[in-house]
Amino acid sequence: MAVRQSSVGLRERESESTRRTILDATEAILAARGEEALSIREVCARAGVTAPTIYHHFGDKAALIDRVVDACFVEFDRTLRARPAPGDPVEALRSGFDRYIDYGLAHPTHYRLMFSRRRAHPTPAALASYDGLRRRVAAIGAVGRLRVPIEEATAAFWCAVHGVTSLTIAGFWQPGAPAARLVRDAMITQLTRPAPFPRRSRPASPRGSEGSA
Amino acid sequence: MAVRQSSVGLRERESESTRRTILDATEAILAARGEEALSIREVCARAGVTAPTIYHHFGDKAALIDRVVDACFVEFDRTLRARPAPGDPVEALRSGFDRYIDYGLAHPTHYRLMFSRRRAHPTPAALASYDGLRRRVAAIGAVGRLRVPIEEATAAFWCAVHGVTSLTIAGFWQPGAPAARLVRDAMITQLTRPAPFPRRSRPASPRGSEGSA
DNA sequence: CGGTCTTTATAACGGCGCTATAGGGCGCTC
DNA sequence: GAGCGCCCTATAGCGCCGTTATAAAGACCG
Repeated sequence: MAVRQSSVGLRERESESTRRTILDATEAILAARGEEALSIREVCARAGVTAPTIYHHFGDKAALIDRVVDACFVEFDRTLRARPAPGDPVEALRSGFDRYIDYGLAHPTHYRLMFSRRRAHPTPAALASYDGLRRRVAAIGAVGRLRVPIEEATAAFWCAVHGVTSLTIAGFWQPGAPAARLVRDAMITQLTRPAPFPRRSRPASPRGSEGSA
Repeated sequence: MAVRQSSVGLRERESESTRRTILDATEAILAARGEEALSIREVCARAGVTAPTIYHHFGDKAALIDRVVDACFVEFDRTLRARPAPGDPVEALRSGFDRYIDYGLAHPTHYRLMFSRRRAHPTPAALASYDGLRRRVAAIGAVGRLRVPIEEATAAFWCAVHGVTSLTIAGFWQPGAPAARLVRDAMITQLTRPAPFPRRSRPASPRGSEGSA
């Protein structure tokens, strides 16, 4: 792979740097002034390039936003994985709920772009992020504490946390409203079983919780 | 009030008709081609008026959309009230959940406009619609079957149904996915109590469920 | 019947996403 | 090391957008 190191030449490196500059400018404008204020012309001014450069590297405005959203998903995933989960997988899911909301409130414009646009096919970054949630749910199933099939539980949990996040972002109530805790604990309670008595040595019950696909 | 009937003259009636024509054209374009395809020029063409007419009557494009959204909330509210609820208030809430999703899937563009835009103050139409949901929840509290304060239960239930609706609209899974039923029943189970045994004559328990404010 | 004021049309401004065209400079080949 | 080819970027402009200054037309009041 690294046979011809010089093949990553000056021009290619400069191209990559230009792409990064454009992406950074786009992300900054989105975070500061929202999606509606984002114009290619302003990205040009902030990044110090002209329009054809952007169109050469990204195709069109929607594709440029898609690349920003990809980066958001990566960052989102990283945020959710940060602070390794507590030992109890149910508690890990519960704290994931809170961190999910925190991310949405910290990056409302990005969150809306990530989840409110209809897309024909989810991007790989979005799938990876969804897979992170599914793994948390699967960890609960692995110790025999999931009441419903993994896929259904994952989707249901995601619905709940997305509902709280997007309505809070839309400004219908203040962050930290009691409804958030209510929804979180309702889903946890309904989707999972309490931990078995500690005198049982094997944490996983012999009857698994995964349904037949 | 109707002292001077002639004060509603020809001009006023024509103005009202013009407003209706413009609103209908806007709604039709939104439903058919989505928010991004909505342009004032196309509304003009479809409604048979010119731009200054629209700006005279509505102010700007955002205000025009606001008026359409107001009408959507009225229609939304009417849809949820249709088919009078079953006797059991818990079952009424459950069927309200399904009808809410049905409306969102039938009018995805309108639904997004109603609930995904950040607004400083909710419109009266939106408040009236929210109040309809709160009354359904309050009816459960009135028979002593609500586990949490009315306001919190209303907000939590709304979060849940909005989460299911908006993610389904965004295309993350098919309508009717099992997650919807799961979320619905989880919220119902956690927010409400089962009906008391029928041999007790008084349906409402003496200890009310409403919290303090 | 004349004046006023609401309502509408004409035409244009500035900004948008996007691109046809062309030129400059790096990298490859000999 | 010289020349060429191609990737990348800039100039300038197209068609569309939301919005509005100006002014004409006509319903209402006296």
